[in-house]
Amino acid sequence: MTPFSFRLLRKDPATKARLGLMKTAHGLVQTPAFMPVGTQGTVKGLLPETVRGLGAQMILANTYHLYLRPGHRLIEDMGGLHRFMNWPGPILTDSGGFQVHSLAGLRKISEEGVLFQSHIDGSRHVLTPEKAVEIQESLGSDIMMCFDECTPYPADHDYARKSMERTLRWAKRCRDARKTGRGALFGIIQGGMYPDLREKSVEETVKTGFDGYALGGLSVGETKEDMLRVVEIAEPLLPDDRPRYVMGVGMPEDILACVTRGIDLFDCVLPTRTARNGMLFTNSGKLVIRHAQYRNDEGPVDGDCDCYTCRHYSRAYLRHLFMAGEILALVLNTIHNVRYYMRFMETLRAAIRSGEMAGFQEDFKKKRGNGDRVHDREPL
RNA sequence: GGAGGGGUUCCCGAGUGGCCAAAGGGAGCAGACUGUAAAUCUGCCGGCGCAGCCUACGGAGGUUCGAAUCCUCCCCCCUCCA
Repeated sequence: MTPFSFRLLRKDPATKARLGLMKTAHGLVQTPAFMPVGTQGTVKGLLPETVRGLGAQMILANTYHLYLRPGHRLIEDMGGLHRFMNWPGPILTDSGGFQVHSLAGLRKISEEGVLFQSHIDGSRHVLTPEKAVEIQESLGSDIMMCFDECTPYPADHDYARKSMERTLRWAKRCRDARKTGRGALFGIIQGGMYPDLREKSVEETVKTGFDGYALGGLSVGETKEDMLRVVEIAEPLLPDDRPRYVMGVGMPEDILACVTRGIDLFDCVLPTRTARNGMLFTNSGKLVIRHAQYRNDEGPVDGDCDCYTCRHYSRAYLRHLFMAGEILALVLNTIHNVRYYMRFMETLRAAIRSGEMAGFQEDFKKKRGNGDRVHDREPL
């Protein structure tokens, strides 16, 4: 009854990269795909039609934040999140599991759920698996995420195991809590950096049965090596016919590395947040627009880029706007970065379609120095 | 002409005998950012041969063991009176 399906269209002959098509209640998503993050019901700084125009197929919104403000009931009364925010396309909602991690100082975990103290006004709220599903259904989410605990890093084996097992129990509760059947539901695999825990988490989560599977608890401070190791452990155990989503990843090279390891879906605040902080992605690495060297640079941010910002504005002007604290700087930077990511994903899909993923990977490595197993904090 | 206030490191501005290369802003220069408590956060911000030295608080001189801080003269700015 869920208007959700995933079709695997093609597998790359040389790598594990997959080309797929996801069908949701609000439209199609070609995978591998990257979702810009719109936590509070907006991709910060951009009009929805701009987001769409940049090539975004699906965006991510957040259960915890929208529950606190303005409240999921209000959004439901206003016709659901799609209508409320004027985004007609697919929306995936994160469950609040990440806030268990990012707001660690403001919450308390129990078997029942998580007691949060609002970062907005200090009021207390309990998020349970059932509540998280209820909120997401009420928002009208196309893909809901199970309520989990994004395991901190580092975590010892004992903690990671307990956390993972609890997430497993919560996953079952989430599955059983669905009422409308309109949104798809993805399970989330945890287990820290421990192979045995990750394996168990995948097996049990798959056994529970979801429309798609996500790897959580990554890009929380671990090394790239650890991150990819976890992907390599989990991926072979995941069913071929369901989308695989690595949550919170990441830098373009991380996405590439995950795609060649069989991952279909990504989200990350990096393109939008760093844009607002003055960092721009380019084919030759990162560009910090406030740097003095761009003071009178007439060139575009990235000569290879087809975005509105690169077609119309010089680095000098963008630097000026940023240094002057102008809102337009944030908008233009965000347009560029989101377009950079979207085009990157388009290129990846094209490479898989034509069976040239391996070659693409090589070119990317050459261009970046070492595109795959990069060190931490490598420039792009 | 008279009375008062003031001149501090790129800018604003605190400091009124030693704890002062001098608070705090700003500007500037870098770094970070990975299921967004983020248009945020962090660092640097006189020079050098750098556990020390040199140059610096309008200028010149003086008092003092020691002066951005006290005294004298000079220059400049502001306010009020004539």
